[in-house]
Amino acid sequence: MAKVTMADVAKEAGVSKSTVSQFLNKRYEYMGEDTKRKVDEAIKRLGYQPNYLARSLKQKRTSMIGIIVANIMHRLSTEVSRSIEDYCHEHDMQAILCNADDNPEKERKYIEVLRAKQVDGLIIFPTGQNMDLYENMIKEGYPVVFMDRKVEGLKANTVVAANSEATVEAVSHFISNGHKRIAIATQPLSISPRVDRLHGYKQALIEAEIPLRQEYMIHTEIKNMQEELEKLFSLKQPPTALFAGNDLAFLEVLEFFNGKRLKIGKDVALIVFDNIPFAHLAETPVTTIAQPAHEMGQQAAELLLKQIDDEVQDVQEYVFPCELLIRESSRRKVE
Amino acid sequence: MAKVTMADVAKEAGVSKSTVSQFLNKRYEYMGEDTKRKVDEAIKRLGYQPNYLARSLKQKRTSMIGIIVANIMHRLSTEVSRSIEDYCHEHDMQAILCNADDNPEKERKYIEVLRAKQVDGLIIFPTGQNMDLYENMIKEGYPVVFMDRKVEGLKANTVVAANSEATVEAVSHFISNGHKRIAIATQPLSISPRVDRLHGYKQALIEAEIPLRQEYMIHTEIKNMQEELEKLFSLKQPPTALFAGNDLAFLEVLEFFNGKRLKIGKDVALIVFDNIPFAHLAETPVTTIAQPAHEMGQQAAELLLKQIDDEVQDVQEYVFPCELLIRESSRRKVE
DNA sequence: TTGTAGGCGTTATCAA
DNA sequence: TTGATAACGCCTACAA
Repeated sequence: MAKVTMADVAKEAGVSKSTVSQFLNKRYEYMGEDTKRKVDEAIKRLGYQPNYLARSLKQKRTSMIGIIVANIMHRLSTEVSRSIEDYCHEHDMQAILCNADDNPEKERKYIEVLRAKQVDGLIIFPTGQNMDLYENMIKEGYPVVFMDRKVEGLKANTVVAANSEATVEAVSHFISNGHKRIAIATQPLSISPRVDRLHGYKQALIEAEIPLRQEYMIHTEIKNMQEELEKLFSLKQPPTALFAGNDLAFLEVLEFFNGKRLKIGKDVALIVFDNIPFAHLAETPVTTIAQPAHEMGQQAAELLLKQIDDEVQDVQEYVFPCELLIRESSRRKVE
Repeated sequence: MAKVTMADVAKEAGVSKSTVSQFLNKRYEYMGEDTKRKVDEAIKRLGYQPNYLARSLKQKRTSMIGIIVANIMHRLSTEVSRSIEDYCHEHDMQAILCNADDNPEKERKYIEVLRAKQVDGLIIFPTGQNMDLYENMIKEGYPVVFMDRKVEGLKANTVVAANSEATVEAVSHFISNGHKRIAIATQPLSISPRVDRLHGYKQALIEAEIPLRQEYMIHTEIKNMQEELEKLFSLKQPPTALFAGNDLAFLEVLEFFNGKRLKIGKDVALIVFDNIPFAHLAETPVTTIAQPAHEMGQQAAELLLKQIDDEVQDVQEYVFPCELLIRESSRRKVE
């Protein structure tokens, strides 16, 4: 049983608890050589393991942070989380990863539980539906960073991608290849990245003086995506180019194309927002917009740890540029 | 500041700490209605948030478990972790995910830190190099489950896939399609799944009375994989079928084939151990061996929580059958 | 250089 | 039905 406590060590070594504590915290300054040795031996003999829980209670610091992702099925979530964990590891912190599953109730519960567990800070991919909690944390000065999504009307530390700009670039690329019938497929416009991407799409078309057509803009739940794509490609003038708003939308598009025997890049030009594993190695490599997930994660973690270490700072909003990786799927020109 | 404590609530409500504690733990049995109300109001008024840390110290239970994966780059790790997290969430537990990065030192550190943080149990994808720690945990009766990899000579709760059997099936499938020159590419044989897969490969060939050829068996670090593949396909008799030992090996194979303009399924038949995202949607869908990651995660989590809840049990070893998903990449027959 | 005592925020035991 | 009081295991003045 790991019930060896500091008191046991102290007794075994014939010193007091404080001395053992000193030793553990490497405050050797005024410690006699043989005291040190005695304590060290006692620890080894008893197989003592310190209890960080008790220490945290006293020090009011757990060296843990929480990550609450909106939906772990998005590749960005996992990439960013991994990056945050790496950063944490380098700084002797631990990350607890929670998946809110796009459910504001779950998000609420996680925020509450993690805070009750005294994690030192939180990185949240917000559902956007728990304003009271978000505001409360900020008001209290509790360390928190919002990731991937801006929350309307909230002044907070935020790390997001340049969604609108990147989409403008992608759609402009379509246009410069001669496409005029360009469609976009995203999930519902309930969060900022989707809104921003649609905005970028529209802007690019407007700049090129191509009329917007509602029927080219899908924004629906994943489960209805097939149906909407069916409608889209049954139009008298189906699109010649398609912009998939994220990785999950891309999966749907792929499935739909497979069923229809439509060839990516040949029958329909395609660009996907989000980096897709194997995109570069597919038989028809897929043009993607890569978000700098690693950098975004590092930045968020750095921002959070700074707050935790009380290196106070003003509220910051980092916007990371994305990279359009042009591959076969969007390279064909149309007349 | 969230420094409102139970004592503050007690004072505010004009009752004692114990009463507040009772209230929080819903032990209403002997509590007067108006006491309840007073406490409830005081909590609301002060915005009191309980401190689970202190509670855990007393109760010797943190409701947290640790997951230590050997290498988070493997898809299986993330799928299993996700499944474990789901199970935990249903049981009001939290999971801390750590990545040992195939580094035994990191693994050691994580085991020590997580235990020091008093997590209630550990699920480990072991590097296999920290026998003393593994044995120690088991000897102490500390709840632990090993995942994906068996540790030689360790009697412990384990959840693994039926690696050998699944590989026999895959290689036999090659053979029944007329292949005789079948190669295998895995990472170094330092852990049990790789050994078992190679074993299955050999067994299938032996059963079919096809001579084993050392030059058809690659087991090398990822970083040397290109070079070894180069050698393999430069043989006078290059293989007509290739078994990729996991997802990372597959990536290398794909990259190599791309460079050589070899077509999967056409020039070389291919089967991959591990489910690959998009495998079914690729232009040449890839035959894979799917490990039941979800079920494995659930089983491991269940096993762990049972140990934590002291529903003692004998040491168990679960071996999960895998599924061979035959697709285009391995369907061609050779004469 | 080391020891004593009190406290971190909760829960558990037992009286009242 | 509620309240003192002593833990839980560690840290930190301050005292010796």
